[in-house]
Amino acid sequence: MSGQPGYVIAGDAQLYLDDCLHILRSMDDDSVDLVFTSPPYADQRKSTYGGIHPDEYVEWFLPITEQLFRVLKPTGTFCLNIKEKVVNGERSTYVLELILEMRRQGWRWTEEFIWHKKNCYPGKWPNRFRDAWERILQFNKQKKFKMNQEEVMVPMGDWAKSRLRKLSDNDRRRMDSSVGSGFGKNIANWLERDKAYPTNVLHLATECANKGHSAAFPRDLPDWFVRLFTDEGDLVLDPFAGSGTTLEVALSRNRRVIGIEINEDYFHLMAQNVRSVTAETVLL
Amino acid sequence: MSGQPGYVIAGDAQLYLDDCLHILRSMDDDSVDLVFTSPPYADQRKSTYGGIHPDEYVEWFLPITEQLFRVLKPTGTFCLNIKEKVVNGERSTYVLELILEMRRQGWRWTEEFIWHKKNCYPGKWPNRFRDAWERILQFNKQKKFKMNQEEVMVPMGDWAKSRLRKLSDNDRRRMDSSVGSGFGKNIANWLERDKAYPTNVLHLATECANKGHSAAFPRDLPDWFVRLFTDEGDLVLDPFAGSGTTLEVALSRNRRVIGIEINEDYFHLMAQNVRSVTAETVLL
DNA sequence: GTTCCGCATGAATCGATAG
DNA sequence: ACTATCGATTCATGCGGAA
Repeated sequence: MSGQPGYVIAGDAQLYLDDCLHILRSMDDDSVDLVFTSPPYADQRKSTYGGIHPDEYVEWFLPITEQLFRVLKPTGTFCLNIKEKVVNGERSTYVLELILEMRRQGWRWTEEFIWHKKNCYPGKWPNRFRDAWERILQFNKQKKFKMNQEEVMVPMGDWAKSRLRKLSDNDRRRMDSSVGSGFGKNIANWLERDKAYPTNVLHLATECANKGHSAAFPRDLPDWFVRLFTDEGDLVLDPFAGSGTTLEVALSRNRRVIGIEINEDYFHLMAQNVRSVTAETVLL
Repeated sequence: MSGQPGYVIAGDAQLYLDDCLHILRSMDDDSVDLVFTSPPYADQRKSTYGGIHPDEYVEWFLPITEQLFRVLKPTGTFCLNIKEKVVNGERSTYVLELILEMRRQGWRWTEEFIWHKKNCYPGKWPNRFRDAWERILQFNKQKKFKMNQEEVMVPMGDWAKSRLRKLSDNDRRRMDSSVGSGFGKNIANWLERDKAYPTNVLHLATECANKGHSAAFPRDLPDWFVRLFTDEGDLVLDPFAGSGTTLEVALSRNRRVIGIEINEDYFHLMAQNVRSVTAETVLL
């Protein structure tokens, strides 16, 4: 049985133990609302399991992004969590090359979010500091896509308190000039506000790796993007599901999920984690 | 006189009113310790003064980076503050292309720092959040370069101390493998410290523009890199000096500076600002 | 002297309108 | 169709005056 493909279908979750390219090719066009994934990072050690050499990374990944493009809905979004490794004292360029090549496939590089990892451990190297950030690249098929900005609003700074008390003359002037007849609407925009829209810099602490499996990203990271880019009932895909954090989070938010993982140990771990958030019984 | 090249030499400052390519070509090889600059960002408007169209940006910049490579000392560093604009709802790719092309010129892309702008420009759009970060790209000629890490250490938060103290054996082992060279054994060294090395994420608010002159970036930004990559007496070059913030900061730190600015108004502003930090009289 | 509060000001981006 | 201009939107910061 070891290493053989398998699958689990339970409730809103489809889990596959297989190479993601194989499963992706069997999926329908325009069927996925959000792809959120953290692919295996490039690795210089050629023989490492799952490690792809930096020089071959783009070549390896492009057939996958091609399939992701096909299965994603026109209004869907592809979020790619990635960071280039240091090779011989220099940042590798495979992420840059990947973005350029993906645009040739038709992807639009809409935005680059920064995940600022606040609590990384101290460390020291002679010619570089600790790496405290990763990229979340946002790709889309169209200029217009689904985005629920209100779902991820953050508490507003202190200045809001005084602002709520009395709008400044300057604000009134700006509102008057904009509306003219019926400015009440604009004032309402401000009066009840205690939250602001976020920026493209995300401050999330890395979660401690406690449960034996290596620390993936914090649950808040996929959660933020799931809320932002999907509605309830939408379909979320993670082609490199690992321990299934993205799937767990998406299921908790009442989204449907498809998870693919090629490593058998991770697959079983993922199935176990997913089972903990699904009401239905999962047959393994 | 308007638009004519000119220059000011006073004390440790050389200021040139000219196209930077022209001045750079007259400079000696291997003479500069640090280049810190924020070139004009790409601009879609074709006829705007100083604006370079995104499609022509790389082509325009490469001859300049070629000269910077020549005049930089082998142990020197080139810090480039840049951020791609949104064009037609999509991030432009000229920064990515620039990095790839500069590597062909011989540059090593050592690191990418993130400048997190806490107070970024406000606004709301249907498909995008506010842009709150810029890149500080670090380029070098060699694998080994001058870096004074101790100059930029930051106070260690209490969380760090308590966290280090609580490290389990398992955590120490993991840190050893990730950090390398038996870090876990030296935990005691860290516990005694009250300062930590920074990360590659810089948190700085843009300085407010209230009193007439507004700086594009906060003084702390060039100050951080000047302290990190140069010693006293070293030579700092800014080929797009603008209002001269980088030069001012470097002079205050007792570095020598060369500033080049093509715009006459900015040149005079720069000369004025530089004069305020130099003991010697500046003749204009 | 502190603290509080009003205020202008941004390395922005989108959509509509006009040439 | 393609490009230039304009108005609307939004919020953290430091200064200066008021309490």
